[in-house]
Amino acid sequence: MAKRVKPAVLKGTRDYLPEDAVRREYIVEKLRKIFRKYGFDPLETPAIELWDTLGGKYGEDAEMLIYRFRDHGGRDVGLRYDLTVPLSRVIAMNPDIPKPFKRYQIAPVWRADSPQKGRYREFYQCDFDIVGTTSLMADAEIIAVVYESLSSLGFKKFSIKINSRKVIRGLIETAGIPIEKEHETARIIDKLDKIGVAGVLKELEEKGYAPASIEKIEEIITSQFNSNEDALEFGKNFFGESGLAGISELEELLDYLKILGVPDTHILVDLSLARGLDYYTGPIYEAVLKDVSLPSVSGGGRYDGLIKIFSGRDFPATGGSLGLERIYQGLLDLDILPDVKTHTHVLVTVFKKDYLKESARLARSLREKGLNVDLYLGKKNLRAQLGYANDRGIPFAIFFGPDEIESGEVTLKDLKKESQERMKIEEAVRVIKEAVYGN
RNA sequence: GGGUGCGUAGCUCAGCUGGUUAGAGCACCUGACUGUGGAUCAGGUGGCCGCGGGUUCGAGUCCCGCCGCACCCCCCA
Repeated sequence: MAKRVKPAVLKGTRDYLPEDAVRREYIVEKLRKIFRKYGFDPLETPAIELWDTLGGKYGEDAEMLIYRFRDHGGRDVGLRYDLTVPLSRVIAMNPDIPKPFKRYQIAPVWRADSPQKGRYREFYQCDFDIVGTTSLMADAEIIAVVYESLSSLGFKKFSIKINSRKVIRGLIETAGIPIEKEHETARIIDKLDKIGVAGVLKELEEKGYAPASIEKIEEIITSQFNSNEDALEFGKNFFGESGLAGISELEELLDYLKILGVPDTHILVDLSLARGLDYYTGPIYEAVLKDVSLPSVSGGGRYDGLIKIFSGRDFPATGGSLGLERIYQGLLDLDILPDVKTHTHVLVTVFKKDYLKESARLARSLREKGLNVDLYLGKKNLRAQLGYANDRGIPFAIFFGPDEIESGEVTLKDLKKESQERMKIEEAVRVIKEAVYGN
């Protein structure tokens, strides 16, 4: 006798039961459509990579979160931490692929950090990147994809914060802060929304920043901007040379975003936005939803130096990623998830045990006509069969008893409208299709 | 790594100031109901009360430790 095993999943991972999985698929299908609409094609890569591929790309903090182990042959390997580094490896291994190269990849990644709301050890990234061009129009397209994705899923209030790594560089140069403190400085300033001006200044003091540096930073975080243009204007008078390069990048980017139809209301120039990963070099962005308590649902930016590590050749690149779980959670919290629980269109009921074959023939013919059909396989009466359809959220049920068989018709019941009607099979198919696919 | 909270049936939970054989709803199984919605009725399966120790005549209940989970900080999708 086998000992009973306590059923459990690893911390930070979860099962998605059909009700959830159906809605996750709904989100993924929407995103896929948009990626394709912008000219991206799919790419698939292994979940496991050699350690040499993963190591040394993300920065010290992030690298500690990579799942790393030895395989049965003693090879040093790890689970992918994101989809950007594997893409970079693919480009290096296939340098002749036509460029600019646009690809999307919707796949799980793994991070060994501590889970909480909207944060898992295994989660799906919906990643889209453009390799082989320095054009800022590419960055603009990435952001346009983010905007269109969130909008089409039904989010109304969100903002896409944009900045450039060059602006961050300019900030620390202007404030006379050593370059190795670039990340730390950006991170502290980034907390402005949470801890306020006083909080930021206090933390800078505690970390031992020079008074002159703190003064410079105070100048930027106390400035109120009424528009993105204001922010850029401020930047022009504030930053040194490399900061100015970043400012002009942002100007060009804003211009392109207008052309691509991304409304200014959803774009926020945030001169303190930093982003954690080491590989970013130019414009960076992060998208946050309003009215919900969730971390950012999307992030990305330009990483012109990353592919060179693998190939020795320069390949400029930019891209972004949407977090499936966080998008799902956001839709859930805002209560704007579509009301679907199943892909099944119709339940073919079984009038009586003797009628199973008749119902099965009907199910087959409905399936051939393109419907998703569940033939009732239990042994309960009609009442219970309707209860089953109801529980599963199947929108239609068909009755196929002696009366219908005799007249060559079916009785179609609309579970939502609570109405039913006798009709020809073809008519039933038409009614169901109209209801589930729209006009 | 730091902080807060919670662990009782498959799920959601009740169990008052420690006191008999451990409770409900849902789910599941059996039966009744033979053309219509989350049913009703009758019965049933199912619990090392997270684990270990302590206090006590007596612990699901009080104390300590451990483990697990959720959330927050940090960081991130």
